[in-house]
Amino acid sequence: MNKGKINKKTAKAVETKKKIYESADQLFKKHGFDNVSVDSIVEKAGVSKGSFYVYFDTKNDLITTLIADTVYKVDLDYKSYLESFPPGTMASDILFSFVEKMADTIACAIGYDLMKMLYEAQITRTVNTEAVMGYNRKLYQVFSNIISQGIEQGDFRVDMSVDTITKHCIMAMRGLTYEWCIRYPDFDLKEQSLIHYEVLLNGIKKQ
Amino acid sequence: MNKGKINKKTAKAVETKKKIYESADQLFKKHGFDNVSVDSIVEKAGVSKGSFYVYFDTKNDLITTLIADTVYKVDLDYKSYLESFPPGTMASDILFSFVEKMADTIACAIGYDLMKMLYEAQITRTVNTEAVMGYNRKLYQVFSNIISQGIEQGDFRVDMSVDTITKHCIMAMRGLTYEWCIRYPDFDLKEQSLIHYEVLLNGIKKQ
DNA sequence: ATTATATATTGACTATAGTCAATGACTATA
DNA sequence: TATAGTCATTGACTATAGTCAATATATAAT
Repeated sequence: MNKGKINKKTAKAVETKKKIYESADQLFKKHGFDNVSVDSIVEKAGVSKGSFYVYFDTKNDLITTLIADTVYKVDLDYKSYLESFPPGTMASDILFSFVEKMADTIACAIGYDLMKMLYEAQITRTVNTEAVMGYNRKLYQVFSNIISQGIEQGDFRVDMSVDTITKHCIMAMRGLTYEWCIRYPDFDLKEQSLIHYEVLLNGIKKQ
Repeated sequence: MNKGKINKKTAKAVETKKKIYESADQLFKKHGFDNVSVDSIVEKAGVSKGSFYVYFDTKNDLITTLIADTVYKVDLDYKSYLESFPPGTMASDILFSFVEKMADTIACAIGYDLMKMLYEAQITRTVNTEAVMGYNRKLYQVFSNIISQGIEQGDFRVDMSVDTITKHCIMAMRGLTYEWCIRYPDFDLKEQSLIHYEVLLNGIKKQ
C-alpha cells in the first residue's frame, strides 16, 4: 500500500486525532489540566480510549503537543517583536525589552497552568519536549541575534561565544520561570526577571 | 488524654512510621523511585496501605521527606565547608569554590534520581517542599554570608541588598540544576555552573 | 474492673492512566 | 467481484495512587 496517501481511511484517522485534540483543548480550558481525565476526553470526542493511545503516547504527550503549538506561535511573535526595533538600537536595550516581553507572555498569554504542565513534562520526560527545550528552537536564534548585535556594537564581551552567551541567557529565563512556578503567586516574574537580567547583562558587557 | 505523651500506643505509631520510611528507603535505593509502588512498600513494612496514608499524604510526600533529610545534611556540610576558608579569603574565590562544591554535591552525592524527584515535587506541589525552597533554609544564610563578606571587602556592588543578591544567586543555581535535570546526561553541571557564575559574579562586582 | 474515649490500623473500594488482543473498515490486487 | 493485506478502532483489562468507614487496641475516667 502507498504511504502518506490521502484517502478515506487516513482522512478518518486525521479526523479522529483532531477530535481528540480539540475535545481535550476545550475541556482543559474549561476545567484545568488536573481535572480532566482521559476518559472524559474520549467520551467528549466520541472515540474509544484505545484510540487516544494510538495518537498520543500519554496524557502528557497531548498536553505537550498543545504547549508546542503555543510555543510555536509565541516564538513567531517574539521574532516579529524583535524585528520591530529600528536598526542601531542598543542590544542591551533590546534585551531588556525582550525580557519584559517574555515575562509578560509567560505570565499572561501562556499562564501558570500551562507553564507548570510544561515544566513538569520537561522534568519527568514522559514525553518529548524537544520543541521547547531543543537548541534548534527559534527562540535560540532570536536571542542569538541580539547577542551578536551587542558584540558588533562593541558593547558585549568577546571572550565568550555568542552560542554560549545565548544558551546561558535562555537558561536564566528558564530558571526564572521555574522559580515563578514553584513560588506562584508570590513571585513577580517580570520584576525579578528585570533585576536578574540587569545583573546578567552587567556580567556580559565589556568592563 | 494528654498530648505528646510517650506510651505504648504512640511508641507503636512512631515505630510504624519508621518501618514505612525505612522499607521505602531500601526499596528506592534498590529499584529507583519509579519502580517502587506504595503496595510494595507497605508489604515490605508489614503494614496496611491505610497506615501509609496516615503517616504520609502522598507517595511524593514520603519521597520529599527523604529529600528534606538529605538536604538538611547537605546544608550542614555546606556550612562547615564555608567555615573552612581562612578569614580574609576573597568572597569571589569562596563563591567559586562553593559553586563547585554544590555542583559536585548535586551531581554526585545526591544524584539525578533524587534531584529529579525533588524538582518534580516542587513544581507539582503535591507536597510541601518548604524545607528545600523556603527562604529560611540554611543555604540562604550560608550564601548570604559570602555576599556580605564580598560587600565588606568592597568587591561587590552596594546598590543591591544582600538579600536580593542571595536570592538571585540561589535561583541561578536552581536554574542550572533544572537545566541539568532536563538535559541529563548531556549537560555538565559543574562546568556550566562555573561559566554561569563567572558571568553572574562579574555582574555583582563593582565596576 | 468496667466503661468511655481516643487513636492506630485495616483492607476493600474508587479513580484513573495506560495496555493489548480482537474486531471492523478500507484499499490494492487479481 | 472476490480476496488478502493494512491499518484504524475498540473496550475489557491491568496497575497503581489514594480514600474511608469499620475495627482493634491502648489509655483515661468512674
